[in-house]
Amino acid sequence: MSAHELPKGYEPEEVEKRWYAYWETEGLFAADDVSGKAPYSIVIPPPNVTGALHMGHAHNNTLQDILCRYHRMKGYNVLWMPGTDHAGIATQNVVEKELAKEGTDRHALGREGFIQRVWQWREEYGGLIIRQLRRLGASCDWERERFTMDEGLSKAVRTVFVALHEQGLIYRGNYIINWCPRCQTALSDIEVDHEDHNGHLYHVRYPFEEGDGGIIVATTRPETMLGDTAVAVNPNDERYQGREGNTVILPLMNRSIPIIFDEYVDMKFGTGALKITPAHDPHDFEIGRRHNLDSIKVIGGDGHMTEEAGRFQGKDRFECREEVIEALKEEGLLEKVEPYQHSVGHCYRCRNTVEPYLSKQWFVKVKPLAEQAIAAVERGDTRIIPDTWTKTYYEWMNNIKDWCISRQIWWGHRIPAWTCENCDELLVAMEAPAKCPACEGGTLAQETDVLDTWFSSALWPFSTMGWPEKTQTLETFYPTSVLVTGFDILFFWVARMMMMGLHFMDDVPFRDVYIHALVLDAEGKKMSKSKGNVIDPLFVIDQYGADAFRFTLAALAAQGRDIKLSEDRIEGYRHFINKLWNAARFALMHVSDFEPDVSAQDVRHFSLADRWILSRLNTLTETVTVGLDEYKFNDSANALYQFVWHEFCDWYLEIIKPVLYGRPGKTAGDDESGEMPEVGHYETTRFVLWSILNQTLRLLHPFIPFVAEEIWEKLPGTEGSIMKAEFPATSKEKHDPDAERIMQVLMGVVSGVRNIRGEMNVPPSLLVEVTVQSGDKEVRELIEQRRDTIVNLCKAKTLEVMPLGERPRSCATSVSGNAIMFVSLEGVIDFELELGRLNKEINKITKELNGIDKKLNNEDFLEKAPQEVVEKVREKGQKLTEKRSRLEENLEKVSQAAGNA
RNA sequence: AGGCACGUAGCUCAGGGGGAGAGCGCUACCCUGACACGGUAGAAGUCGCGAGUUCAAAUCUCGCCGUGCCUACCA
Repeated sequence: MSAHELPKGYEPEEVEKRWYAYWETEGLFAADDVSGKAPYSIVIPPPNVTGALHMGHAHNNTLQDILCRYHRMKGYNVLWMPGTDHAGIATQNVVEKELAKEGTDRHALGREGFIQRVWQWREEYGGLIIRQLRRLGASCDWERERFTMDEGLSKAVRTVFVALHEQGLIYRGNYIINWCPRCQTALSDIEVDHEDHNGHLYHVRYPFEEGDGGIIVATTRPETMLGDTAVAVNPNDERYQGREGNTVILPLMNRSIPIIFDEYVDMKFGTGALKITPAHDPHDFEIGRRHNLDSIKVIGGDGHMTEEAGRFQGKDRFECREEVIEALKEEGLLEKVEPYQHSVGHCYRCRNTVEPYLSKQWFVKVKPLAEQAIAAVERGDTRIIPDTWTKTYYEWMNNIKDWCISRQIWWGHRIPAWTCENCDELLVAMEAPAKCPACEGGTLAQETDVLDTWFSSALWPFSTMGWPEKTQTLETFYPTSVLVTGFDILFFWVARMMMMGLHFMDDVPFRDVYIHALVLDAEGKKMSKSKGNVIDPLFVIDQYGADAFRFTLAALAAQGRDIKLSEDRIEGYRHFINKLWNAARFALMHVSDFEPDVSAQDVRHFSLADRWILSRLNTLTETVTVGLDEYKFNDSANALYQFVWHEFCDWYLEIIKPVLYGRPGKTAGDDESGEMPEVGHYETTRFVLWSILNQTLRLLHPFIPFVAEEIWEKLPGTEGSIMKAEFPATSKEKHDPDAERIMQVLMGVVSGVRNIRGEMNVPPSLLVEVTVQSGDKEVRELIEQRRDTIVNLCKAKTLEVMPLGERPRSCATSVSGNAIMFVSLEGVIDFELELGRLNKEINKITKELNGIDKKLNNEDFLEKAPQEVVEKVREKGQKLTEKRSRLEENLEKVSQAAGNA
């Protein structure tokens, strides 16, 4: 195989491996900290180290890669910062599961040993997703890869923690938080997923301590009653007037608890009386504080009942619920049970039911940070795209609650706080203090909690660039140009990066936030292992190639709409890659010995087709560029598809074949002089073919880098990687409306004849006699000049061009513009068929004309519509009327002929 | 409960005040020297329903119906 030939079929696997290695070793992904070029930077949403590449990653990173490759070609100094997240709970869970398989657990290893084990796990498996991103073609600057637990990033975390603490924005305290009894840790509010659950509402009577009767309370979680410290009613509730301060007996516990009045209680809900469990419900906690109630913890961190639960001690919380219900029944205190649907919180990592739980935790006071983050978006410092998400962002930021950042797990950034065992002084510092500054002595015990994973993620845009040092990287690349992410982590991550970036860098972390859609299965359901509907990106890449996959994702990435992905779609786009490949193969057969010399081109030699395709290419360039600039990846991809397949392959290549292969009486390469060569000039055609392919490949590269590079290498006159080539620019001069208009006429004639052939069942091998009539001299000349092309494209034996006149015998007709095509079907014409065809066409036109007439008879329209619109409608009406009358003439003739036959 | 999307050809969707579009699928014919992962042609839609604004509505506004998602949750 010579330097300029392509094998018959495209083999992605080998090509992808070869080019990726080349790009990487040549350092083509590397960003420069110092550069004369304008910076363009993106930080990758760091995938969890535990993760394997899934569709979401593939989609997200494909879009980022397209942007990076596009901007590199545009001449930017591009930094795509890669890395992974330590994913506290998720990773700890994975390693714990591994330990369980070995019949041991983390407690057996101890904290140090366990952490060591997790690092070991990361060494072994943590690089998986990074390797998989390479298969996709991701052009990250791998030299700069970061990990949220790196030394540098850990230092950033401690710095931020200490600063926020000093500023009074981090505090510690006893509050009700969300607790996962399985993971044995606190969770923030957004780490809890709420799901509707069919439960029951239990009505329980709490007898008055004095006198008969009692108060009936309603609850969905009867087991918490063991920790009740009051019953609350609304002060305006007539049923309970004068009861304030009275006491009731808490059933099963035989404890006397007060009746309190609180506005919070809704008289109409349930029984209008509310049992108060300050240790196990956030609202009860608030009420408890208002009324100075005790908090009694009856459920422990492990989800089992504590000793405070009396005889229920040690029971699992759900088991206890059943037993409490039984016990209440026995005592005759269970008044009623009704079915009740309510939502139940689940741990976003392990799906277990989350427990509201009173404990001492660390919090970030986010209101002041959120205010800055809101203002920055309002000022337009950061743009959220599509705009609809801006509202969601504000909504959340405006209702933000303090962020619980402490986690009772081992894997993560340990909170830099120490308590003096001597005097109980709490110290927050970068490093362990030597001694207690308060009492000058004592042993200092470090806080055992670690930080929420999202705490370190929040710093990602600047921690990865070396903060808190003042690095050149930060100087050059912060703020980043765009963050590309899914909406599912808008709150977890985007919002928090905004807050931290503004607070510590004094500038937003990114200029644009592009929020893309979710990738769903073909039925529109979320892909999940349990549903068994996941499509594995690696499988797709193996099967169809990375380029086909990437192109599919880009083509389906319409803003604001989820992607329903199926293998069929990917296969369809693989066909596109194949089409491109073969078009290139064809082109290379003819330009392999071609030495492009742009300056030598003589405009006079450009044929109509040349001018047309160059003009179309210019429009394509415009569309692709605008699409990429506006994050409308699908617009760009679809325009490329349309151009390559239907304009370049279907028309241009077919038109120039005779020029390249030579025609009867003329040899390929014959120099046809003249102002307007009828088909094309050999050398000019080769040049145009070459330059269309050249430019199209550059437009395609961001989307399908591998195959574009492979063809680029074979294309003569290209030097070095396509990654270093310039992205094509548009120019107004290349727009050639004349050529496009004339081409329309030509295409109309060809399509008309082909239509007759197809519908009249003329075998493709049969050459037909074609007559074209037109009252327009210019049109006749145009057709005459390009007769070779027309003859070739519609498989004509002869082509006669003449003014309007006598209709040839035994033929089928078609009208396009002001040209009428007659296809002679002597002996083979099926009159019935032709009559049907003409009638169909006439009906269609009549329908359209009805609408147009209606408009033209409407005085308001003529008066109020813009002149050009009226003119356009009028013209169209004329054209259609003319066309219809031609067809009607033909219809008449055909019926006559049919009658005679 | 509130919010946000979406409802256009059999399927997946683009478009977004003046001519209903694409891809896949389907039908017919064709291995024509880049490609059968191909070519040519064709069939197919009251643009969810109802009102309003406008000379003109698939497109803008409102209401309704349906679907999906998000947020918040009163025991």
